[in-house]
Amino acid sequence: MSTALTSDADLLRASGLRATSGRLAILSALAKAPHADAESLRRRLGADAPSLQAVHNILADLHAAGLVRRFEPARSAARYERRVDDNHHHAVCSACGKVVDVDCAVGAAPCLHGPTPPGFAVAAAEVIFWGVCDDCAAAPR
Amino acid sequence: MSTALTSDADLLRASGLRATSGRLAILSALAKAPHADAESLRRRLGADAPSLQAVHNILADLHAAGLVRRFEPARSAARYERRVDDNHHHAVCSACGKVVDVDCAVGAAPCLHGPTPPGFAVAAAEVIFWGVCDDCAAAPR
DNA sequence: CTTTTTGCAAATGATTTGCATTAAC
DNA sequence: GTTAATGCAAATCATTTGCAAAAAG
Repeated sequence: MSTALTSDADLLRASGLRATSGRLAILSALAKAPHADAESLRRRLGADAPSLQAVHNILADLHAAGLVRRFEPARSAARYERRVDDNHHHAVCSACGKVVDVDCAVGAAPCLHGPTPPGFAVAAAEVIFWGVCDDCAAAPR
Repeated sequence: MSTALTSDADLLRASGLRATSGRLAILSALAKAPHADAESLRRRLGADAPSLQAVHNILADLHAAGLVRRFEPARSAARYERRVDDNHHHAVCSACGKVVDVDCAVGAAPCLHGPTPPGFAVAAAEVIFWGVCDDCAAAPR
């Protein structure tokens, strides 16, 4: 069983990025905590976390390299996740900010198939569902 | 011809808000500059503009009263617009930030009809198309 | 007159920037 | 050994907050 999935270190190097401990730590934290923001990733890593500014640098690098996806729900810090290749969207709880993935059932990129905005070359469609999660619906406050 | 459309002053009072000059100014600026952010609204009003903080207050009040819609494209200040009742989405130029309205052709709220996220009571779906506008595609830089 | 708004100043939160130090390759 | 990354401190940007002064009803 030596055919392990490509390691994070290899992923980084394949993108021309050095495999630093900070980047590896962020990638693994992100695997366990999808939709996390910079600050909660840093907190999650405890003692051996990079500085918060480094976390921002790292996330920007990973995003530029296409290794992480980034999205910014209104009134929230930027969230990051490792699922980059598939077409999925997000549901955000307007009470607590929790995010869950929503896979698009209507085809590969349903929302791209609307009317093309005039004078625009559309590259991507982003869908955010806003609502209240069951936890927040159950618990007052 | 006395059957004018409801005046902004009446709209405000109907929502329980006082018809102040600042609010009227913002509403009329917003009618001419849809998708503007707080700062450009203030700049647009020149000398008789409310303070920037007041603009934020005003927009928050108008939004709470349902008189304006608010959305926040990633990496941009919050944008506001007066079209609130219809279901339309936005295309944002990732180069210059320009926004154009995109009316949904696929029905009232096509993206709501995907799979309902488990554990979520969805209240609204927000769609943002990302791309490059013709101006930016034409003009290098 | 009474209550809601505004102005102004200062605080906040997320992110970015500059530069010396350190770790990858 | 080079060059790319990080730590740390300070800067920036959009927005919020607190409180006294002004305006709306």
